[in-house]
Amino acid sequence: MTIQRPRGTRDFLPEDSFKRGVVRKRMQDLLERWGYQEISTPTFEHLELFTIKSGASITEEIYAFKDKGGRDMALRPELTAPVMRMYVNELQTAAKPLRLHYFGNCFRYERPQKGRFREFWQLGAELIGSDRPDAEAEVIALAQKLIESAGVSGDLHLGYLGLIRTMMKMIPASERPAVMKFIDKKERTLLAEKLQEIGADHLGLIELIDLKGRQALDRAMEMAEDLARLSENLPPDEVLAGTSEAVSPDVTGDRSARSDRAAPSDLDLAHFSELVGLLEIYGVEATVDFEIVRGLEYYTGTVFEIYASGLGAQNQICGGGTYMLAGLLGGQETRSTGFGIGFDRIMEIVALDEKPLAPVAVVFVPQVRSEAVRAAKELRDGIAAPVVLDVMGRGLGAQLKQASSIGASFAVIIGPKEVEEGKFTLRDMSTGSQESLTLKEIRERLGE
RNA sequence: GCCGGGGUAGGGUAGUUGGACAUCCUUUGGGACUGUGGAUCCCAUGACCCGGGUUCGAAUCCCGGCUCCGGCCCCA
Repeated sequence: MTIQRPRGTRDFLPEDSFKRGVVRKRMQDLLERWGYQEISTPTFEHLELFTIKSGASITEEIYAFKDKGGRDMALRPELTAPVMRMYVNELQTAAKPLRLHYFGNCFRYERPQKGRFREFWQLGAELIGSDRPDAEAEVIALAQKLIESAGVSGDLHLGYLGLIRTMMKMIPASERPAVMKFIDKKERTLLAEKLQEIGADHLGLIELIDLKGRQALDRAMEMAEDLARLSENLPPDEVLAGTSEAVSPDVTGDRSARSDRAAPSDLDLAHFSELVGLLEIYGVEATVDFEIVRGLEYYTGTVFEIYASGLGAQNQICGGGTYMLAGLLGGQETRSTGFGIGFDRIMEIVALDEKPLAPVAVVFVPQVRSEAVRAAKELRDGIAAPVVLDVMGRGLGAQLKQASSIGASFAVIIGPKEVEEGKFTLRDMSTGSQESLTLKEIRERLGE
């Protein structure tokens, strides 16, 4: 038995690695052009970083371990928390806004399936310091452009948590988890029954999450006004009751820090409306969709997700929104907008026609090995294509055969005759035609 | 954690009413062919996922595990 790779991990063969590199480069070039600078954070962090952000229960899905000093560590399961940790540690006094991007492997202890692995790669960006519609529009447009740059067409859904959050405050805390679950699972019938049962069917929750598209915004604004009137009638304590415990009843205590982190005016849809308008100017098509709930925990208002077809059950390729995390991590509170792209899922559906440069083979007879090595060295300095040299002690014929099988574009043939003349034989591997040229001429011929 | 379907050389496969050195193609290395590749031929390397059980005998039947694929749960 040979040693197998760990479950849920993958090996990337040269062809795979090449494709991944091309797509990664395209995306990172675009990020740079939008002014987002690359950063990197450690592969492992203190476990606490992730439990602060997401609750103790996520330890179940984390590669967590104790190091030799007895510290609780974790292989990073995502990159937003590490990036914000870095921000709090090192960048709080940097000029705002900060535009950052990252690419890195993440780890989750989950059952592998299509588009889901235990080691996977995330590419993302964070715009730190603003939650204005301007910032949100930029980030969302950027996310969509990145996906397009990979040749993938994504379906962008844009949501706003303010309305749902307000409605949730108007129903008894004990009922919130069930209601949230039904929304998340798209269980309309059960949701309707539940709302009726608790006398909350007048809030318009179902109508809200069913709103989709451009006209959704206008209707949502009307609903917001109705809600504003309703909430005025509630005692302040009731309105202020946090939503966070309600969302994750299985976690006790450790989430209290996140109560009432909603945007100042949850019902102010003008902000959201402005964002929708800006996105139109960016030329980004978005479907307004109030059904996106995406962790009410630290997202403050705007949230978005991008889906792609051809991926089976795991069809979400990007998720993001505006959040407040710096405070949780011990820094001064700052609003940020960001997203993460599931790089592996992109790779599953990307269609690439780009191919690696065909190599040039230096083919020689044993007596002139030194000259061949020198020639290869010079060619490597002068041309872009890979230059390869026989290391198997093969004869000339076998070397050409090898050159052919690796798809070489040209062979530079070197023997005593060539060395004497100071000219090598350049053979076009596709046509078989040959010319006698100096090394300099060969370099020029094969170009940069 | 749950449900279903799979695991035979590096890749693709044949063989499952239990029976002798496990089939074929491809790949890889060598040779025919040490100054000219793609063809052909020859040789070589290379596998029954792991562990138990049943049996005179297991790739084949049974059990457990591992793992891959699809789905559920979850998805920060």
